Amino acid sequence: MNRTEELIRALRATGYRITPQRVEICRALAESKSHPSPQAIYQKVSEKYPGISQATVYNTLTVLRDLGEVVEVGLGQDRTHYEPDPTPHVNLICLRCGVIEDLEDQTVTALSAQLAAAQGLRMKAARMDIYGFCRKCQALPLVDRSVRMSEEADES
Amino acid sequence: MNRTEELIRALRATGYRITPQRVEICRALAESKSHPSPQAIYQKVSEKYPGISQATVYNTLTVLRDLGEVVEVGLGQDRTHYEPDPTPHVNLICLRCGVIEDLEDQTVTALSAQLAAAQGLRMKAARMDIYGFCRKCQALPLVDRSVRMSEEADES
DNA sequence: TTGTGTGCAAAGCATTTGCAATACT
DNA sequence: AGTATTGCAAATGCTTTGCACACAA
Repeated sequence: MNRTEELIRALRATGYRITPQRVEICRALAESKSHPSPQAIYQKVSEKYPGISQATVYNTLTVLRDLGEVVEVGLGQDRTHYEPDPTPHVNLICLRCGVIEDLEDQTVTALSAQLAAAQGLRMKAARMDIYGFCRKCQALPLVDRSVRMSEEADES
Repeated sequence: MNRTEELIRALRATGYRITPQRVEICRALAESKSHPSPQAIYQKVSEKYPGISQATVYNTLTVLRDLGEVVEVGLGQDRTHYEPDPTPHVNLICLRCGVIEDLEDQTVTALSAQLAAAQGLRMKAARMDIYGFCRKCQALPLVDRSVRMSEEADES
């Protein structure tokens, strides 16, 4: 079973109706390789389903978030993003240029499961965010305001 | 040296001017026990410094964020919040009721330092977020939409 | 003295909401 | 058939911006 079907199944299992819009939104999430914003999802879904409204996108994202299928994250800048992959992993985030590096790490996976269990939390997702300055940005003077955050480059 | 002074020092060290407004904002951050929103900071500072503008609060928070002294986080719902404490720690977040439980954990501290070093990232802060359903919310039917997120209860 | 920082008020936008029409189940 | 969901458009607020004045260095 692929991720798209998993998401749809999660909706059905909790009594939510399966509409073509929701299917497309789930597909867009499942196919995304990074951390799409609601706007990005809206654009992607619009291709296959023109006329969909932003409200529907927001609505579905909220539902999926409440179910714990996707996680809403603020990655240190600009807008809301959604993490479509609940697998525990590490984000290394540069506070200067905004570059995000994804990492898999077995220790994080094990540790999150262990901590959640210890507190009686039924874990749906986990992430570890490490903020700092990447190699490139360490070389720049801190007062230099000319360096600006890189723009959104998301999508599937 | 307390946290307030640390923040002020960080500003001075990078050539930013020390204004009474900024001092109060630093103090509000340092005294905060949780994850204050810009609005919460604004309100707190307003007590000691009536007439301060929101623009100033946002401006200073942005500066501190760019310096890596505070971290902007989206904890799964509502608005932007700032983490004034860069010490690596764990947030256990209930997707249902929004309750956030803070945890110290030595493994997380060590692991974050190790991963950052391995990638050449000069770490300023780190956190591990674990999302799931808390004991209380596990008992409730998932489709029950009557449960709403708890409201902001931040402050010093 | 110089240029950064502030306050004010308007602008910009992401997100939410109300309601009638639509379409899952 | 009954009700959740959709689309539309207006409303809501958070956040940003432009500009003239104030003040830290």
